[in-house]
Amino acid sequence: MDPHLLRTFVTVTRLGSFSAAADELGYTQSAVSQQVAALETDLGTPLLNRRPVMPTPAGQRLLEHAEPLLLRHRAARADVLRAAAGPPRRVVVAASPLACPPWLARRLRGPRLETTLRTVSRRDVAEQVASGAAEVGLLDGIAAPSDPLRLPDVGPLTAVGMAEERLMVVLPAGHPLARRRGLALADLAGALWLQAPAAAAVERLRAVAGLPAGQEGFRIGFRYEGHDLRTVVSLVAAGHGLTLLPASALEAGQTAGQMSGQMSGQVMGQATAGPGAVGVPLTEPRVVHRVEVLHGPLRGPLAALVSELTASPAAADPPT
Amino acid sequence: MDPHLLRTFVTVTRLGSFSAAADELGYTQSAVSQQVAALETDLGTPLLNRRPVMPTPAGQRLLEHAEPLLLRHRAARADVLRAAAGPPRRVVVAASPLACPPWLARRLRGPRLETTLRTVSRRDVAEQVASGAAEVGLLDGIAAPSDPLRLPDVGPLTAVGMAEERLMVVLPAGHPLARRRGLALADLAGALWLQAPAAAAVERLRAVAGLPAGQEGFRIGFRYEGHDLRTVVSLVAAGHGLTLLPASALEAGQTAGQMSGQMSGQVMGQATAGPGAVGVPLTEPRVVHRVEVLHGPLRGPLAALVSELTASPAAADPPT
DNA sequence: CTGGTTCGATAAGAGATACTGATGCACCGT
DNA sequence: ACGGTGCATCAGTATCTCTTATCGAACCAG
Repeated sequence: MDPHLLRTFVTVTRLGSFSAAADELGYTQSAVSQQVAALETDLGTPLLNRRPVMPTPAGQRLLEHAEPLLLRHRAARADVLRAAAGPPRRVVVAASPLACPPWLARRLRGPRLETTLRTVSRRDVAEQVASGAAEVGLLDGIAAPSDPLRLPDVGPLTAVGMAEERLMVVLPAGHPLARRRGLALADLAGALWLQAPAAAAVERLRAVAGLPAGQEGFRIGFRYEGHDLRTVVSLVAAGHGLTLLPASALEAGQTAGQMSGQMSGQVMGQATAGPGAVGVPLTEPRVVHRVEVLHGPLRGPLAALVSELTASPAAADPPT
Repeated sequence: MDPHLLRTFVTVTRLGSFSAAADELGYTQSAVSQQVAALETDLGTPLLNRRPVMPTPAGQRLLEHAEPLLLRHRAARADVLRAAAGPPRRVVVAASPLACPPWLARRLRGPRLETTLRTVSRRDVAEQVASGAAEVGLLDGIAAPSDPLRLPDVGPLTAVGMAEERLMVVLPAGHPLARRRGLALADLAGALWLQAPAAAAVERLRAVAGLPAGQEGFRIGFRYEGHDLRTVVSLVAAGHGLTLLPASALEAGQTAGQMSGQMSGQVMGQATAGPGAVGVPLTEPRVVHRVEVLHGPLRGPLAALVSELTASPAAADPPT
């Protein structure tokens, strides 16, 4: 159960070949064969069927454990190294696509540090922070008001609420529901949804709202794999499906910079979301779009940055 | 970063002595010294101050990572071994103190298996299941209705809701609020609370209710470190403080076995909780006492047991 | 200050481990 | 049947990881 052996095991299963894994890891094929054999002896059970190379049931179980295990290993190492090094000279902020409200830019000015803002997928934010690829993470998601986000447990990270705002249902301007002042999820039963990494996941609604899972009614009509908000909105306008966006994402286009910080989502009523699309607040279930700041131990100038980010609003801040 | 080295490092810091750790681990003092040195060379930074033996800041960071890392290692090994072994002959059910509603006993009759029901602390339930010490876990906690419990991420476990019932505030019979039909948390501002592992943690209420943390108002007047419900109730009766219990825990004493399964907590109004104490439903915030079933992959007779446990009630069941 | 005691570091050597390179063997396509 | 591919196995060596033995610093009693 060496991390070393685990890594070769994972590589072998991923590539489906001992020789290829040996090549990738810089070993000889013989070494890889012996390492897998050692793992199997250690656990007392075969992990791989050879020819074709396929994990046995036991191997599949191990695979499920191996990835998070190796991730935590990397996180631990990075954390220790950061503690040993001096205070950071440069800061990398890893943010999921919708975790950057318009007022974020102002708040990042504070520290006299070389700062990088990097957009990564929602899944990778916590990993980047834990493994030291980033110092600070910004993660967005859907949650009940004041509820913390459910984040993957990759190590001793602290999560602090940064912002909460209303969720808007984005519909084509001509849509029958587009004139409503508010929409319940029930109103949208059977609607066609647009799925995009930049948009909030409709499936999450089900879980947060406490609805029985697996039920029909969230049809995905179109998938957009880019990150551009304008494209998302124009896809909605063109009738490819509805989507969910935080209120500030809709306003950013037109009233950019004029909004009053965190409160930008709190104006009741609909918002025009660009040519041909409008946003209508989602009133039921009562969920919000929430952004949290993720960080490890705060050292030196980082503490100032994080407290700047999480300053004024009274967002709930449960530690992890 | 061998788990081996990590383990000796943790042991050394725990015991504060190289020799003692060597003794406990069955090594010579020399070996332990070399292992710690190897870890320090690997990470490129000192981890321990010698004489007295104290972790450096970097060492403290590593310590925080080491425990969950080793736990996951054990969990992975146990999981693989279970997958490799045949279907289990015996079942250990690890339950937190309040996770055993009165109707649980009936449900455990089903499988023709040697069954052990073991009460462990709330913190250890997930660990026991993950590490293979138990096949099934029953974990209770406070949550918003239909919300899953927040459980420590020790591996790929599945959590399924088993029961939800109302929370009762237990007060002395003569208490001014004891005649009410329902109580809000606001009614109890400044009250004195009894803390016990068998009782629901008052602090959790704050988090679940979304109240700002750290605020005053939950004074602990008495701590009981035992697990006996009758003692808890009699402590309340004697005026040592209020406490929270799931409805069925109060009814168990007198109407045992007569209640109708999951619905046992749903009768509106108060319940007498034993000599000198009464329970009054907590109406605000709207939280429930929830019990979840934790399990790994379901093999053979275990599947029957778990589906028996989670059968009839329409409790929400979000996977983890 | 001195001599004894404790505890961790270090040196040297035996045994286990973990590689490489060579070879063996099963399977597969032609 | 035959060469090719791909994993297992073997032998040899380099490295690692223990043990035993010894050293040296800190502490303590006198």
